Amino acid sequence: MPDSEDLMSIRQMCAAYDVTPRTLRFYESKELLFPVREGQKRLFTKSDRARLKLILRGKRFGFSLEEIRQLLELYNIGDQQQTQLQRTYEIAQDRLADMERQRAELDEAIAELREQLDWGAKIIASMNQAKKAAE
Amino acid sequence: MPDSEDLMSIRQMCAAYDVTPRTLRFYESKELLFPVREGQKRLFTKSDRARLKLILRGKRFGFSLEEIRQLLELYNIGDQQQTQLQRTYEIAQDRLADMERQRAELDEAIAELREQLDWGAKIIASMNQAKKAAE
DNA sequence: AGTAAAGCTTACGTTGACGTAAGCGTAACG
DNA sequence: CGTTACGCTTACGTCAACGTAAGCTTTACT
Repeated sequence: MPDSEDLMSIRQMCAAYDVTPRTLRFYESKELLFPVREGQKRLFTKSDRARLKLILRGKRFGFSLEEIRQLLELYNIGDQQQTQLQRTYEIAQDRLADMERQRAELDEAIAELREQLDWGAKIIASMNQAKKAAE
Repeated sequence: MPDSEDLMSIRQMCAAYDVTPRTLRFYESKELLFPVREGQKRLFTKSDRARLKLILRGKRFGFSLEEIRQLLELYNIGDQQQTQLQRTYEIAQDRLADMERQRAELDEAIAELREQLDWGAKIIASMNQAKKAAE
């Protein structure tokens, strides 16, 4: 089975990934997706869907579309020249380092927020105590 | 020692935290910072500096300034009424859950990126092999 | 044949987070 | 006393990431 079954219309994509048509066209214009055409109409391949998942995840981390586009090149390594590939490899390493720094900070922030919440919980409890005593 | 020594000019702030004056004024206008005034001039307190650190960290996680403003209320709990406090507490809990979800995703993404990098390293190595053999 | 649904292109609008320029005050330096 | 440095306000500009509206096709009913 080739990719005959493998193609999705823009509406199907929108339903499947909870995005608007505009968003998909916009991503194509920015060369993040490469749907094939049947006449005028876009048809999205399995590969487009894989890329879209990565795009949406990247966005949740606050990466810009341009950064995501560079990351996506990693998944396209097959047809690159070596120097290009080397460059992409370096970008990805930097990004990985960024993500690990971000993870460390996130851990710290979570810990602090937890403390703060414990403190807040105590205060709320003591206010309830006071209220009860006043009745 | 009161806060006599505790105050910084806008330039000092910029140097210390690597932001522009515009940014600090903007944060004030959005009620994220509350510098005192000496005549016209802004003077930033220790409390402003603590807030600024939190703002900058929040930004690295992709939080919007408005979200950050709400989080900062947590650090101001002292003078709130209980219902307000309860509300803030809930917001913080949601935010904590968000952050933990984000951390889980980040872990996943890091793992995948690592795999991808290993793969890329192998390819680069084999290309070097081929190049060597061709000489 | 009529019309509703899905798709397309072109192009202007919007929001957040500042950048940047204009014009003014004042304080210190040479 | 001129000018350089720092600071202020007001206000228009910008960039990313789409939203939204207009106007035109093609396909699918009924």
